[in-house]
Amino acid sequence: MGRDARRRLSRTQLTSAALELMGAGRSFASLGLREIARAAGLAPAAFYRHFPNLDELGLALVDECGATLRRLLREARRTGLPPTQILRSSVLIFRDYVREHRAHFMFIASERGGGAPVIRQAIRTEEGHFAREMAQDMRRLGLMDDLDGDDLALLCRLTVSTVIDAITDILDLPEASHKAEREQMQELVLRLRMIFLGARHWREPRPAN
Amino acid sequence: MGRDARRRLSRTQLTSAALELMGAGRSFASLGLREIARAAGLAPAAFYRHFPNLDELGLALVDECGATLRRLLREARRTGLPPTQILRSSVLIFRDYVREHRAHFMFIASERGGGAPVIRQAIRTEEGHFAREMAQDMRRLGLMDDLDGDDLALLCRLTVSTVIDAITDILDLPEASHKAEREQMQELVLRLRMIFLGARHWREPRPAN
DNA sequence: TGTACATCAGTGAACGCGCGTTCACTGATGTAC
DNA sequence: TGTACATCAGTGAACGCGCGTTCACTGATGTAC
Repeated sequence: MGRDARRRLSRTQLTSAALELMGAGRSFASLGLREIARAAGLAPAAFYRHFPNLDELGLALVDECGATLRRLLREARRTGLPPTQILRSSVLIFRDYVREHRAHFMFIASERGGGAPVIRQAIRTEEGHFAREMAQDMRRLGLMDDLDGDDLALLCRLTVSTVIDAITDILDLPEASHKAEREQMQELVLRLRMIFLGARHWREPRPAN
Repeated sequence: MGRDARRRLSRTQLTSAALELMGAGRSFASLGLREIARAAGLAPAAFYRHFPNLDELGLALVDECGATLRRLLREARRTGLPPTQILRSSVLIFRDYVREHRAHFMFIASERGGGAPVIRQAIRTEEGHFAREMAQDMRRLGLMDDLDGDDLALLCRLTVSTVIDAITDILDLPEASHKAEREQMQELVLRLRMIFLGARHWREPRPAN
């Protein structure tokens, strides 16, 4: 193996090890440099060949997770969605995708609210990109086309926040608890339905509230 | 001072110290027992007279924060709200309240998504209570009275999630950045307006989505 | 193709430090008579 | 009210441990000729 390839491999082992350690419900802030290096099969000092400190590794994780998010939209775009029951099927696709990338979404869900400010900010930025892409897709599909740009952006930001809020619930679900799972997905569908219903009536005259 | 009073004081010093340490943006998981005891002005071993471990202190913090949340509703109930612009004035009241209890809300916002599962669960439970109380208040005020119990509960859960999601933004605001603050509050008002608009149209016949 | 040298990812030992936990203790507060 | 004893919140020293960081090093890969 070439030196570059080896280098990239080690770096990946570090980021993957950090994600795996968090997969057990640990928060990023509680991870140690030595712990991560150990899980990656490297000597502690090797860490510094790749990152100057733990925060930088955290930012690398944000990048990785951002890429995962963007892949979700790309796949949805490629596959297309059924013309009816768009919300319900989107939610189910999202649920499966979250499960397939458990560690990434666990990281997003847990570092988004707390943790190091620099990481939190980076995640918020990724979220904004995601919402913007989502708005573009909706425009392309002619959905909600009576909303102007700002209002569509608002709808997408609210939708993204609501969906991300559900990540923790999805990941906390005990295995094979079909009943709880169905209720949870139904809750998310209803929340989104309420939001989209509001968006559909957004441009109508209405009393002040 | 009596023994009981002294005991309660020390306990409060421990919980307050933990909250203060988190006020600087630290996560609960990153706090140490010795660190907290030091900030509370106690010897490390004294910690064990009050809590068997750090998680238990965390749960005590959840209780405290839950009480703070409930006080918010009680105050709002006592004060009453203007009949028009209810959303906007509620949001401003909420913003002020969050600022007055910065540490409590920082704890809620950061431990809700990540952190120790047992603490996360406890916060979710408090959130549920809050949403239920809010639904009762709305019933009492005759707001959204065309929704049945389940639908009103759904609306309140979605509202609470949306509002809590905004806590981090409120607390991250740099001091005296009036412009950013106005935009942020406007964003929250619009999000809630969209949700409530959806709720108002909830019972109308509508196409499947 | 072969050789001599440069590069640099990863090593392993060492450092000082703060950690969580334990323990026998102290001394003020509470209680029984 | 006074005395003798019990309680128990808080102390301070000690323990073994894993931490982050540094350093000179090794040895495989890359490069120049």
